[in-house]
Amino acid sequence: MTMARDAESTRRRIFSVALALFREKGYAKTTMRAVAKEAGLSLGAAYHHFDSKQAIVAAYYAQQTEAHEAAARAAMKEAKDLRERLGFVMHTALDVRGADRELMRELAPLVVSAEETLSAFSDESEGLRARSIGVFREAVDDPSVPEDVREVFALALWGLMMGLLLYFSRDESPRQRKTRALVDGALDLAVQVVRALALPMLAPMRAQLKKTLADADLLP
Amino acid sequence: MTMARDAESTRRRIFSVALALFREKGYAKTTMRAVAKEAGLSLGAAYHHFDSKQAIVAAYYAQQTEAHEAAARAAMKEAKDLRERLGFVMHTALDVRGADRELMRELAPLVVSAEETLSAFSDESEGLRARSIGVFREAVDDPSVPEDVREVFALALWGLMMGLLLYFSRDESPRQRKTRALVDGALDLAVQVVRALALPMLAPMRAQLKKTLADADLLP
DNA sequence: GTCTATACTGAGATAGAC
DNA sequence: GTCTATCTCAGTATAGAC
Repeated sequence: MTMARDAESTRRRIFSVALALFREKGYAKTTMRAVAKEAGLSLGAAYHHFDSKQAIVAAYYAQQTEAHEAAARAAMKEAKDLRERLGFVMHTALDVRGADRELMRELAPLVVSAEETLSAFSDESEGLRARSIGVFREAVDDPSVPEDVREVFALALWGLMMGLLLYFSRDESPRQRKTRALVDGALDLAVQVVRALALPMLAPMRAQLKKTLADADLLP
Repeated sequence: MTMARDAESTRRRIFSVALALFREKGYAKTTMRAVAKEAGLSLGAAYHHFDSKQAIVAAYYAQQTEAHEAAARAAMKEAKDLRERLGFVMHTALDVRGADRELMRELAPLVVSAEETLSAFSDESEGLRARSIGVFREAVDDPSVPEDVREVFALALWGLMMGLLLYFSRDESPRQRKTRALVDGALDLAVQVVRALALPMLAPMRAQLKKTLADADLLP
């Protein structure tokens, strides 16, 4: 078995070897030396392809985000209403990460890290974040959701997903039943709230909500 | 100038020296050797008082939580209603950390870390978290808040505070005006929502909310 | 129990040669 | 792109002083 020598496949090899080691031994206990060795490279060569250990994690986040996007879109096609679409988007977010709960727990800090490449809230990760929010935007494109709160709703759901993923990473109940129930309960409530928000009486509240978030640069 | 030799004051000296260095150079760039040297101690002695660099951060979190608790309680005495009390609690949370925004940004990851001593969500930090939530519990102890949602409301406000602190740590607007405005806007809405929740018509929704959170072990 | 001094290990990251 | 050698620094001894 010969190994491909082009940069792209070397990078992929490092990535998959690293991920396997992360899953097996954990992130902290996986050394870049072990990754390099397992990938059949020197340490320096591994660093040529990934600037840091965290850069591998950034690639992992990107991969997961894309996997979720695909899974959510596919599932949504089967959905018959808003509530079902939201359920599919949230549950596929867990499905995609189901095998990596332990790892996620260890990697959670990087999501709020100051490193621009990793932080979910940085400018650099805007692309990935926007794609995630975009999936929710599609999900809330529904007659029952007032048009002027769709963007807010999509953003709130993205935030909810982030929180639920944190909860999920620490959920030791069998088959993470608690997280699944929490997803369903939270979405039931969210749908009720957003329907209530549609009442003409609540127009001022909608306006205030939007203004508050826009002033904080949380809305485009 | 002689240095006190008892353990307690040595520990305090290490802590304050470390904090000064963290503020000056940042957390990552401050070495335990530098801390020890600046405190007039050997490396071994420093490690005798703090098991790790992160342990110093844990002490810092504890100190901040206590400072906020005191500041919020003092400010709340001047408040005339629910909305004002909530404003004081949130704004003092920022005041207490005002000088340390850059540092907070660097330390944010530790809040969601897997390390039990540091994570805001771990069993070990339950004490501190409970005290923080307790401050909100006092703030929502108001006739306008239905009794059966006070605990939920307090928890939600604590979660909101955590999110706002994250926003604050990244807010580069002059004097963090954006965060201040976001606090006020979010609280205005929160108060409206909780008053709406008091409607008898919404009793089922209140019940569902409580059940969802209780099933997820998020309520005591 | 508090502290010094020194040496060592492990691991992330880098420099410079090929 | 890849290698080897090296650097830095957190953290861990170890051996002893008071």
